[in-house]
Amino acid sequence: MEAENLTIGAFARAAGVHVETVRFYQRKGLLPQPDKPYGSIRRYGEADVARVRFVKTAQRLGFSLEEIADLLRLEDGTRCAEAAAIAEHKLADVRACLSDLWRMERVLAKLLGECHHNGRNVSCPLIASLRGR
Amino acid sequence: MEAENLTIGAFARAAGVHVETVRFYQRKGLLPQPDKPYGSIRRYGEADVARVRFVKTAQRLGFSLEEIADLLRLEDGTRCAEAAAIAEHKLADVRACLSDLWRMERVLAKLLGECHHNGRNVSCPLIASLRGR
DNA sequence: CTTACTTCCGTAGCCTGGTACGGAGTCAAG
DNA sequence: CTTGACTCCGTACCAGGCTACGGAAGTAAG
Ligand SMILES: [Zn+2]
Ligand SMILES: [Zn+2]
Ligand SMILES: [Zn+2]
Ligand SMILES: [Zn+2]
Repeated sequence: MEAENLTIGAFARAAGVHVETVRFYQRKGLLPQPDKPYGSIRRYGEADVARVRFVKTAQRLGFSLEEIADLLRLEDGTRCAEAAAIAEHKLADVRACLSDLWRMERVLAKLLGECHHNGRNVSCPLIASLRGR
Repeated sequence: MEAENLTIGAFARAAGVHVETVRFYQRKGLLPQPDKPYGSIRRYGEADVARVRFVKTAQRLGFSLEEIADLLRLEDGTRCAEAAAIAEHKLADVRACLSDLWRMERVLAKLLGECHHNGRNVSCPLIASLRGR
């Protein structure tokens, strides 16, 4: 609520990103190009900081920048259904990825178990089983 | 066991990859550059097909091409400990990724649950909670 | 021998989410 | 008025795992 006239550097610090990242987000349409009130240096405000935080939070949840741009277009928060559709799709993606990874975990753990069991074996079961059935 | 004289095209088809991928793997050291027995066209054999299958299997388990190159250098299968170290590191990576994804899944599912609960609400709790605390 | 398909080889591009760099302009302090 | 920090803007680059393109040369069928 205090500073509505941050320079890009101060803004980036406040939002916890690099200056280049701010510009990158602007190019990608995730942040608006603010106007230049005094002279020719742009100023940023609290709303911009909040927007970057939104991006970073969504990113931690696995949304791509493109998906986040979609979410940002629903910013007013009244189009629940559209936002929910994006999130639902993401949830399905996350679950698919989760089950893939879980299978990998099982296989790797099993391979490692077999490998450790016969320490003096000539041929490594881990390599052998990657080599194919 | 039949064809030890596949051309690159036939080899790629047999291994289920594209010709360019074969060449790419050669450049990356995942496949040897075979010699050119007749004239100036290279020939490939079953061992090469098996090698590509090894790569693809390991890739499905989440190994990067670089890690797979490491595994391939242990191909004789007698250096269990080194192979196990690579696989163990990968298992740790997979587990870390798994727990990240699991957290995401929880949060997304919760957000979606909240979003669906109040269908007639003015402000979407999903957007709101991405917007910050 | 011609035609058509491969193969060979190098180079360049794609995608994502930024990072790095460099020259020029702007601003505030001393 | 100069110095130094900061901003503006464009461009190029990073990783990974391929994919695409283009010209030359080999090869198989008719
Ligand atoms: Zn909602
Ligand atoms: Zn998807
Ligand atoms: Zn082993
Ligand atoms: Zn690791």
